[in-house]
Amino acid sequence: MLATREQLLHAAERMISEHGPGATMEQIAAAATVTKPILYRTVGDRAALVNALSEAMIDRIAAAIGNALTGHIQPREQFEAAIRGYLGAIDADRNLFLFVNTGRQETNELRRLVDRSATLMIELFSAAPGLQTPTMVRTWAYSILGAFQVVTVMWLGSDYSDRDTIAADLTTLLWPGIELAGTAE
Amino acid sequence: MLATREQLLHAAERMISEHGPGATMEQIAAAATVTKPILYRTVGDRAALVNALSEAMIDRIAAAIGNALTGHIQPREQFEAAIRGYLGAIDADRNLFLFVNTGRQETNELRRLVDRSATLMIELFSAAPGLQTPTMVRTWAYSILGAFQVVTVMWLGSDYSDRDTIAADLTTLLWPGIELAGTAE
DNA sequence: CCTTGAATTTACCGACAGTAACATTTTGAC
DNA sequence: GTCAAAATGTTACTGTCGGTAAATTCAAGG
Repeated sequence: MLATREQLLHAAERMISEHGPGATMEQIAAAATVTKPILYRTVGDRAALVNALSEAMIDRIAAAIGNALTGHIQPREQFEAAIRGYLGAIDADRNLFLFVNTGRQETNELRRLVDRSATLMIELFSAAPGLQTPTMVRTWAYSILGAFQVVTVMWLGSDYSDRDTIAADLTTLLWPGIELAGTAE
Repeated sequence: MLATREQLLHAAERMISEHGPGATMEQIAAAATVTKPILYRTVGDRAALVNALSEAMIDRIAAAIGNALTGHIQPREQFEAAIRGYLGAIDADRNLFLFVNTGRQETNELRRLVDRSATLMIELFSAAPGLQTPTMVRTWAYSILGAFQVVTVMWLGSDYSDRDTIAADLTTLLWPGIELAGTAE
């Protein structure tokens, strides 16, 4: 049946989209017209699947952010546009986001992924001048990721506000601090 | 054997502290010298246990924050002290924090707890003037909770920075935005 | 001492992650 | 072309754990 890893991951994603984040490994295998041991041999256990889909989603989000940046010159507008891009990318597949968020037991894996995302963000920010110490940069990157993450979870739950407003409100909260660091001395 | 709910929760906490967040229901019951059905009848299923311990932890954190506030007059210092209180409360039982963070499947329960914590935070902030729209206040509260949460997870993982520095860095990031909102017109 | 009802434990079920053992196809050497 | 062997796939199983039904012990009243 010639099932490549990519195809399996794609099928898993489809299955999760349709049947929610509680999809079992058997269902996921079936969605790729494949049996369980093949799924296990090709992508690994459930944790590996969660990781693979997490990384795929991170890449997608990074791409969406990069996309959203075009056409904005003011850094503050870029920041706000990046948030819109982030929210948009997640909105495109809510169940995948939930799967990635609830389907993790091993906290170390979570940390790895947060660090991976943080690296992206640090690179994005390092264009700007003068974020002081390395640990501070890390703390800021973690903070921003955490802020996005929880706001997104709550937003997916009740749509209590619209995407543009959320992006604007997050910018109003976070940008002043970031800007100050850039202009300091 | 006269096992009250409080005793069971307390025993569960002990067990989780010792054996990590992966403790099974059977282990938890045994830690209270009780059998599983009693645990289930008294506190409910695993989700209920996670919730109960979550709420206990939220209360404890709230108390620690309240405690940390005494003696500070400047709002910015209060904010920073609150963060130190938050981190201290979690540091006091890392495994419980991990249990509460990884042991949840139902996203709606997470949302309930976030909203509960956000309410506390909104009350804390509403002493200050002029946070504009209600949805903005929610977004800000969620953001701050999320920032704390992820920073804490990363901190527990590697102690990449010390508590006071993290509190200071978080304040440097978040306070300018908060302050601006308070002084705006 | 017997009965009845509550509290408790034992023993079980179902679901699901993960895998071992078995079957089938493909490959390549002679 | 044939046969060994490696790779690929399938069936059928195990173990764990959350959750619960059924059996059992215990306490109180008659």
